[in-house]
Amino acid sequence: MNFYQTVYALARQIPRGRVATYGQLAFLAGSPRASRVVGGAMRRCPAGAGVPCHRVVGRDGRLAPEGTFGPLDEQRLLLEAEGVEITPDRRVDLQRYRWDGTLKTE
DNA sequence: ATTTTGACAAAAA
DNA sequence: ATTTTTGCCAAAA
Repeated sequence: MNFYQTVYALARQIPRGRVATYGQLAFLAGSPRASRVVGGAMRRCPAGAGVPCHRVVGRDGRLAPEGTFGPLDEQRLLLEAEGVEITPDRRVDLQRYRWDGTLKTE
């Protein structure tokens, strides 16, 4: 299985209304340093594969740069639709929404 | 086939 | 504290 597939599989485990960081997924995927690759995986975001790429945020709860998701801030809208509060800085409160995927509080 | 690049993050300077 | 390198894997060139 490719690294991407693993990442997608993990992303699918993220509960609704919860978020995970790129680094977190990389860690869970077996390569703690491959956070960047996770970004690549999310970027390709296989449409129709049921991968909630909008629930993956940066280490600081930062959302993907504007326009990278789509014409508009779809990520923000999708997250808000799930009940995730977004700060004016376009960030999410990781302390509250971070997914408990057996992470050890890096 | 090889080189470049990217929705990141952490270590080194 | 901030700025620069390094690591990582797959896709696109």
